[in-house]
Amino acid sequence: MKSEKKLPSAVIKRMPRYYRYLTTLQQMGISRISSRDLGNRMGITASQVRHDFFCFGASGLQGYGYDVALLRQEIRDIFSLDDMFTVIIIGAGNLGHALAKYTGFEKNGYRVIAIFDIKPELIGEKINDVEVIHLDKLPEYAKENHVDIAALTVPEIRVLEVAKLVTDNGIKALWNFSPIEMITNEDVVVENIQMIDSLMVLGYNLRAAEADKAK
Amino acid sequence: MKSEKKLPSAVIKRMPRYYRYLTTLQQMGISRISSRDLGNRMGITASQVRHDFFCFGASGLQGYGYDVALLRQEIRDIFSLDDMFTVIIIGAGNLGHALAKYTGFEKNGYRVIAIFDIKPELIGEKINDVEVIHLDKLPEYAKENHVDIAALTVPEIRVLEVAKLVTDNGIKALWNFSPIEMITNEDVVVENIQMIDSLMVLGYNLRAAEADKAK
DNA sequence: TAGATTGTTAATCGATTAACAATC
DNA sequence: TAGATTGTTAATCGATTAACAATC
Repeated sequence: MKSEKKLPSAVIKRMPRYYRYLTTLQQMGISRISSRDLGNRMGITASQVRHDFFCFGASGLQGYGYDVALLRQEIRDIFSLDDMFTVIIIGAGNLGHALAKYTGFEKNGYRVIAIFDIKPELIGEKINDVEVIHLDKLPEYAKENHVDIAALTVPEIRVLEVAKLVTDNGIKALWNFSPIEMITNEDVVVENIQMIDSLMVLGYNLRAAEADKAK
Repeated sequence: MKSEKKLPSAVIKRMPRYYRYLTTLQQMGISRISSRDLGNRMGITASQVRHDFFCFGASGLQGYGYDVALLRQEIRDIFSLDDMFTVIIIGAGNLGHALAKYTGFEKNGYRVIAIFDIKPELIGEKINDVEVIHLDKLPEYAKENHVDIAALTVPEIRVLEVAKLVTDNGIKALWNFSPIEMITNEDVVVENIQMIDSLMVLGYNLRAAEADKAK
């Protein structure tokens, strides 16, 4: 295995945004771009763009810029997007439905392969060709299918028990949509979509902007 | 107006998490806590806890710790949570439904007052006592009601036009759920829930953890 | 009082930006 | 060649952690 120097987390967090911009540029038929131009579009400095790309061994050409398709593919490689991650959704409520129906995941390298719930009336339903399965069958399902990621869209009070069930069955990545703190063992990776946190920051910035204007 | 020194954005982003912990502690009947204890629970240093609280003029007591209820209220004040922000949701699809049904917003100071869509069959429907209104009526609605925040849960291709409509009608805060880049004028504040970005970071961390383990 | 813990400054660490030589 | 732009290091900036005097 090739030894890769670990990328700083600040850089990792910016990469999906670079990836989105590069995808859009490619769709627009733009095949090369300079750090200056890309930085201008994204509202960051050219220096940061170059520094970030330098971190992962960029493919730029002096006097020319970066090849959009090549750079985009390099980011795909870093994020293993051509592997196709498998995702199960736990909780077939509105949020689970929304995730299951969203076609953007598949396009980006994440395939929803099953949805789990406990409500009898939902079992067997198909959402975007993906079946709703009873949560009791999760252990069996996890044995027979390789599952990379579990998206947790169950009610708040059930999240911790569901997280335990999921990780006990060998799933190592949790995508948590509930406003609670995940507690798991060390070898499980977690990403939280904390909607309320985001809403609070938005509200704060709104009031701050209003106060600025009043002056 | 009292002059308030601006809080560093790193601190602001951590505050909702403090707030969640303090709420939980209060529910558990714990009325005071030290920076050490809180830091341990949250997985951050006691030093950072004190430093953060110091930034906004904390209410701690030497030799004692912080009063949970008081500290929680101070955070509520900073985020104007007792004001009750008004929120409209644009897009009554699954995600819009999920947001409208979620009771946690109201509890935290954000009231959903209307949902807009363009599909005739949805108009008039009530979700959690909140009516679905035709998007054409938004200008009229925005004149008659004070709207703080618009949550955008419309399909990707419609987001920019909807953002324009909303901001043209005086709404100054956008909560964007689509994977596109918001383009607005300067006096509009935006928060993005970039689900794919979060998923990509999760996938990256998963593969990194797997690679670590293989060694 | 003695022990605990904050308030606050200083030191360290990491992330961003600037600068410019290398080179296409 | 001249112009453009990267690759890369150094300088700056901001965020985190350490330290300890103040004080409950």
